[in-house]
Amino acid sequence: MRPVQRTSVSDAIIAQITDLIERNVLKPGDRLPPERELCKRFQVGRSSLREALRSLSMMGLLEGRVGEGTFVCDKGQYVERALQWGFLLDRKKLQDLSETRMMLESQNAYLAAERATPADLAAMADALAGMAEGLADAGRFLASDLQFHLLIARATHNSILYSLLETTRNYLQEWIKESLAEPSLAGPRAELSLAQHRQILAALQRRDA
Amino acid sequence: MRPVQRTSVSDAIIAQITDLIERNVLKPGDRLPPERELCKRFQVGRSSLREALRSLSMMGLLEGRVGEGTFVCDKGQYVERALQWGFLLDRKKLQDLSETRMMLESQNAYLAAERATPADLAAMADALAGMAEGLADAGRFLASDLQFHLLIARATHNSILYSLLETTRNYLQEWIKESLAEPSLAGPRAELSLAQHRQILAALQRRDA
DNA sequence: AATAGCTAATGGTCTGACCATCGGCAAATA
DNA sequence: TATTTGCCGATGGTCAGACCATTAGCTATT
Repeated sequence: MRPVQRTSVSDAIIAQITDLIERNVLKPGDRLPPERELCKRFQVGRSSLREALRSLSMMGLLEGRVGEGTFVCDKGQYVERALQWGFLLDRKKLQDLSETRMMLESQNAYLAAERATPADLAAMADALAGMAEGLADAGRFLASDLQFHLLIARATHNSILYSLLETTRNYLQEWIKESLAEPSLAGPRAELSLAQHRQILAALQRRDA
Repeated sequence: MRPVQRTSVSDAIIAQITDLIERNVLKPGDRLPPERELCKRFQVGRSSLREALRSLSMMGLLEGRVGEGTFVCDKGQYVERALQWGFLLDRKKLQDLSETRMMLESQNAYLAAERATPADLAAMADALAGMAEGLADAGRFLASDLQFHLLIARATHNSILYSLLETTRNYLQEWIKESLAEPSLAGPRAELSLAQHRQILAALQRRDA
């Protein structure tokens, strides 16, 4: 004898809907039938149905808009959304996160050197220009800085690596901002940073991994 | 004028409970008050409360047991749980995932070489012994193989890196199993794999990153 | 001392109702 | 005719109450 499988109604609904999204039967942007009709189709109560929809919304799969309906979220940013939640409770481990980020960035740069398209490189050059123009404007400087790193990740053409870096970056951005905002070092550090970024771009351009 | 902030009841409850868990007021294993009492405390209906609890359960933070109560999950596996959901919908991108895994493993090995404790190395040796004994038993071989790689990740003493590798490994395990299970290559490949793993362990032991 | 049966507590589910919001339509207005 | 205003239905969000299945712990029987 084996322990009998106890399945929850909400879980079954979640499984069905995720499956539909996975198989692309429900495409991003699509609108689901109204809750009351889903109840009839699934033959469940609205409570159970809503618990399922709520969980899926929480994970970034669905989005409910009052008076309009429930929609499948458009971007494939499930990984980011999920990671966001995962990191939320590991917030204390900034050290680990910082280390992970550094690892991701160096490896991303390695892959980007091999795969970056001219368009990728041009976008990076634009971001560098933004950094140069923002030498006196910390906010703009940091925004262009972030964009530059994200462009490197995008140039790997590996969506998972990009998602991972984007999420870790987002969580560390506050810390980075504080670190660079120290007034005594802001000017020199920003220029040094810009010079280093230029070296990185130059290396990418000559495919030096 | 700015868009007015519209906050959902469930979201507010989720925020409060996550905050309690974050601040360690609710410790893993703790039991929450009964739902009906939480309703009174939060001054909300049971539907909204349950939608919140359900979402938190789906993310691996809580666990509801009929007749007993709702408990805070004990393991800090939030990242894994979240990633699991994230990858569920990117299943198609096996190539990207495989690449990410390879990157993680090589970098993990680098860090492990610098940080592995004698206990870590001993555990790896045990796993290698298991692989050797399982040369004729594909199942056992693969289990020990997986354990070896996870031990390397654990030896980095970076919980995030470990979580990332564990999740990607789990998702690729099926593929790895098929790849190694080809009968014509099973024997030689397994022995080759074992030899390579021994080299890795040797390198780790002499701290050769 | 061990077992069987009972009871209360609890999460899981269903139903019906009401509210706030949104889109669209029609009537009123300039 | 073009624009605005007001209304109405649809829809997600919330609430309250009820019932069910399961669990733990107690009690009485054997």
